[in-house]
Amino acid sequence: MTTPMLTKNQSLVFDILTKAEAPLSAYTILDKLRDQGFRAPLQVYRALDKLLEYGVVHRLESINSFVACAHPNEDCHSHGLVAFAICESCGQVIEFHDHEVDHRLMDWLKSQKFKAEKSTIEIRGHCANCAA
Amino acid sequence: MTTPMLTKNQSLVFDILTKAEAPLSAYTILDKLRDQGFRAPLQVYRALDKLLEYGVVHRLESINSFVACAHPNEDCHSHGLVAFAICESCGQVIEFHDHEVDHRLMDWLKSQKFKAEKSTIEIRGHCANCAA
DNA sequence: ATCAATTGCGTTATGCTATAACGTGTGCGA
DNA sequence: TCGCACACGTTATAGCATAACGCAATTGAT
Repeated sequence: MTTPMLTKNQSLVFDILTKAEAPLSAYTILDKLRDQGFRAPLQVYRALDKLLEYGVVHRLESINSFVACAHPNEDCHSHGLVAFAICESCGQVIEFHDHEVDHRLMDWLKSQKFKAEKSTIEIRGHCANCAA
Repeated sequence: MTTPMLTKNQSLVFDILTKAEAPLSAYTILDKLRDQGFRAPLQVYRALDKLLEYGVVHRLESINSFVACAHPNEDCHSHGLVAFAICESCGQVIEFHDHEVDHRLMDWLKSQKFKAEKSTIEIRGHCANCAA
């Protein structure tokens, strides 16, 4: 999907996420944007919806937070299979793609005649820096 | 992990989940247990915490719901890598384990020196029956 | 036997996450 | 110029989850 010109609100949200070192919740984003005139959650959620649709932002289901896509130019989000390693100490997220895993999962789904639409692969634990 | 004797509340919650045809949210469970004396969300969440700890219930992060483990005797939950295919039409969930996927993910994590603790693999889409 | 620690339980209150429903303004093609 | 699509703003509400208090029962060491 080609990403259209972002609107003002979308740009503000996207910039915050791009600069962040860790995933942010919608309400954290809201707080960071109060100075730019944001007042209500919907302003954030509406921008996030579009950014998710464009594939430039990912939602981390297991922690109700959002991150900017780490590989926005690779078109990997188009096939949907993205995985995340989330450090529970420092909050850092490593985004990765593994075609082997993809194929294996897709094969299984196919064998079940299950039609996949969205996938979530999230591993929580501790990154190399934070591991005891 | 061996599952200790369940308390009254834990049993009530577990029974509801076992009988359910689809995952249930904590508040749905609460409503179903009002007749048995449940009054507050915490009664449900506390029971769920224990059932999750014992590995007899899974949490579906992407839909904020809970299901009874489909393979409680296989000890598969001990290695943590469980995947779910969730039908967005009928709500049915297929739980499965794929060692190939497991190993592949584990290898990647190892290469990053990332220490995994909890994993989430959830595919949303449409099951064979519901696919258009 | 008794005391302390642990665990489960109940209740109230609160906080965090997400969306419904309404109305406004703007741009653009028929 | 009319109608439509879309972004936006606001208020209110729904849905998910936990904090903090206190009580009762159990256990196990002294």
